[in-house]
Amino acid sequence: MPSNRKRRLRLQDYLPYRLSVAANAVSRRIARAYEDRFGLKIAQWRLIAVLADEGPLTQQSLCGRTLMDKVTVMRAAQALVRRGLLRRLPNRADGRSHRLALTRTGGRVYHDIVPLALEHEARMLRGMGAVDVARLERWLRQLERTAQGP
Amino acid sequence: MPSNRKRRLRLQDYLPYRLSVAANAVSRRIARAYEDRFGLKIAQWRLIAVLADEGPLTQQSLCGRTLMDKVTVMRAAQALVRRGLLRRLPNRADGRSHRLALTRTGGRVYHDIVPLALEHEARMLRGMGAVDVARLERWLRQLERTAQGP
DNA sequence: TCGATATAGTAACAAATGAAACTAATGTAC
DNA sequence: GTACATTAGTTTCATTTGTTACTATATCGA
Repeated sequence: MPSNRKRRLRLQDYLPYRLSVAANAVSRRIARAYEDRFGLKIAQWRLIAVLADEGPLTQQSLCGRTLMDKVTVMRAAQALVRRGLLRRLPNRADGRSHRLALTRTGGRVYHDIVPLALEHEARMLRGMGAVDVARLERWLRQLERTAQGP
Repeated sequence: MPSNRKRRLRLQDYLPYRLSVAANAVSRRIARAYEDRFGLKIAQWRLIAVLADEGPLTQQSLCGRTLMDKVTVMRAAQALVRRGLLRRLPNRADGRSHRLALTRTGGRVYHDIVPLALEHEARMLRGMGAVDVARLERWLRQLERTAQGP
């Protein structure tokens, strides 16, 4: 384990910095690709991905699934509804909310974007074996947990 | 290597998503810590770290070292100068720029913040061996490169 | 040496983000 | 059942962030 008795620190080798820079580079790249080809923001793509995978959900549930806050989800949903990729179904169980569902057009967009998304993932993992990938995923999840922790 | 012939994709297991979420969680956590204890933003901390490590530099050089754009660097520098943690030295070689240097107070802040920074790093790496850490660093740098690439 | 072009730093503006207030519906305690 | 508190969704507003335009200096090429 790294000692914290050092007096100096090289930003270039400092892990939180490297993580932030790498993650931002990846996000930017993907955001640009989605924007260019589909006119979608990352938040919008996330809603589509979750709804395609799980079926209709309330905005509240989407917050939980995507870890985005409710305002972000709301704005993304609004834009998608306007574009006709999502529609709002009434929610019998709770009059305050509605369930968001992909339209047929939304489903097509999903179908078109998946290969691109997977390509980006593959590119990120180029040259890594399955063991490394698993290690990596574990690390990212652990990171998230400890960052949230006390 | 992951096939890109799949039709579906689970956001929870999608690497760019996991990376983004993890990196944001870490950034937020660290940002809060620096803000609370030192009143510093991440950008400001980065300038301090680089200047402590390398000595006086122009804003332009700081852009290269921190991978932040010139406006971000400018604003961070301005705030630090106002607070008396940095000062501007004239630049003989080029009248358009000045060299930014830590003041004595700035140096003290750096000295105080380093243990906290290293603690955060150690926490991120808890339970990982040196080999894993090296693997990780390599991956992050590779990621950055390929995200920039064509 | 002079005119054109490029660069460092700054300023001004526009878009994205996040926190808090607000509204309508629901749930709870008595 | 009625008051009180809570929750889902939306709106509003302040802050942050990024893009573009501007100014002063420097560099390049006749």
